[in-house]
Amino acid sequence: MAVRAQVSDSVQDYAKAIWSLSRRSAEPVSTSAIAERIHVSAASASAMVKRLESMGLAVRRPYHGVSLTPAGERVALEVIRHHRLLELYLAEALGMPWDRVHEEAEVLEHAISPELSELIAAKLGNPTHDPHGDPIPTSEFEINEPPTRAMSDLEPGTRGVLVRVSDSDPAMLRYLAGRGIAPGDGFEVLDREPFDGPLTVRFGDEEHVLGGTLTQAMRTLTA
Amino acid sequence: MAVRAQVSDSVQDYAKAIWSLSRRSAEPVSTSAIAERIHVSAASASAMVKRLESMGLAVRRPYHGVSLTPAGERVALEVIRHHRLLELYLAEALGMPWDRVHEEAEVLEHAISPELSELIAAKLGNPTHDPHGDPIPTSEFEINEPPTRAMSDLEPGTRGVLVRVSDSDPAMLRYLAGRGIAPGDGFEVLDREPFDGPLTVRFGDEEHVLGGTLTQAMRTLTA
DNA sequence: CAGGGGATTTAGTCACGCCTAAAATCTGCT
DNA sequence: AGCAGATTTTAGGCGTGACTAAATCCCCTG
Repeated sequence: MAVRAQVSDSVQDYAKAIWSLSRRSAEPVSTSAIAERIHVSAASASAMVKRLESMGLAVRRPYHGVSLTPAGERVALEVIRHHRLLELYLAEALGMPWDRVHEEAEVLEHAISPELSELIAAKLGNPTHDPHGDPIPTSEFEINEPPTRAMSDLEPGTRGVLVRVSDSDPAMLRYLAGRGIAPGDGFEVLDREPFDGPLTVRFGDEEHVLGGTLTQAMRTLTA
Repeated sequence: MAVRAQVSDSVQDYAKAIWSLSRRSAEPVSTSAIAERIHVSAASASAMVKRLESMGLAVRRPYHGVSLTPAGERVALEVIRHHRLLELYLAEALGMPWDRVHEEAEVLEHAISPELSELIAAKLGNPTHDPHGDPIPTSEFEINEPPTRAMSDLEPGTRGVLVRVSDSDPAMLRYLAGRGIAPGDGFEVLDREPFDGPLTVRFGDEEHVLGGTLTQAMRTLTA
């Protein structure tokens, strides 16, 4: 354990991916899920996960999945704190459009020092949540994040809040923005067609019909 | 030429180093000078310079030195623009201490997108010079930078302005700050001892005796 | 309970960017 | 001119993190 190789940007990305995917279900995370999220081949993901394990950041059950150790979770939460603080700062302090903020933060999260991260947090008034309702890990890397559900999984009649779009896909965010929908908005699912069919969802007074690919990416917080 | 392998962070660092070293004299830049500046072995610098040449960013005269092509200069000026804008922004907008700003910008300069860079420039009011008198390349990557001279090379009687400390060495910056000296301050050289000996320099009403290592790192703009 | 399909891991490569050691080249001095 | 010493380049390696192809494993179905 803890073979003291230092934590590279890539290792941080893997820790972050495993952490996020863990939120989705109680199961250990599969290699292919990680590969898809990082945009990497399954073979590469398998090799990197093995490396995380050798560093003491993850525990692997070969062929069955992986989960983070407390040390691994710490790494993930540090990156996620940086990421969410940066998103907030870029949008609020610099006026960067919301659909561009994620991509920029994805790179900067690895580049900012702990000192800069805390300066930014202080400038923002040490926020505990981003404007969409996502919590921001504390500077001690603790978080209490209620699990989110994909909108595509919700039954008609369910009410909730759209919290984020997976990977903050800029095209999806722009499409939604064009229809007057943004993270942070409340909604009610009115109808669901079978076979991954479109959902009819009410946001405010407007009804929208949203396709399966889109609603699978929309993470929601339900009552 | 221009094998359009993309310009990695390392390649950017080499371009920046060659550009800065070129300012010091008209000669092409030696491998060992680059190696020392990047903190890398001469063999590594030699190999990377060859790579820059294959990308069309530099021209090499083996065993005699290297200089940038217009394309290489463009790369260097883009990084330098990012660097100086970031230094300014970190200090002014976020209150980061001046002796920490350089190190942070050294990393971030490779991570920010052109869009973010321009947002930062706009927030700063599109500055053309940093507070020390160093010019900032324009967004079209043009610059008119008068060559600086090491303070150690100045004759007694010379007046000028301290513009920067090489590599913004934090220890040197802190030492100078402790004596009330900062980049941007005017001075007059009063006396110089031979054999790399200490200089006596007047800053404002105070006289200071400064050692050779320090004055070699202090870049100045003289009348 | 055997076979097959899908997921996972292993095996073998590659590019990048660094290293040390050794060979090649240049320069200055006699 | 020729040699010594310094600089530069070449040769050979290493770690990281990606890839494809091939082998292996898990589990579901017949």
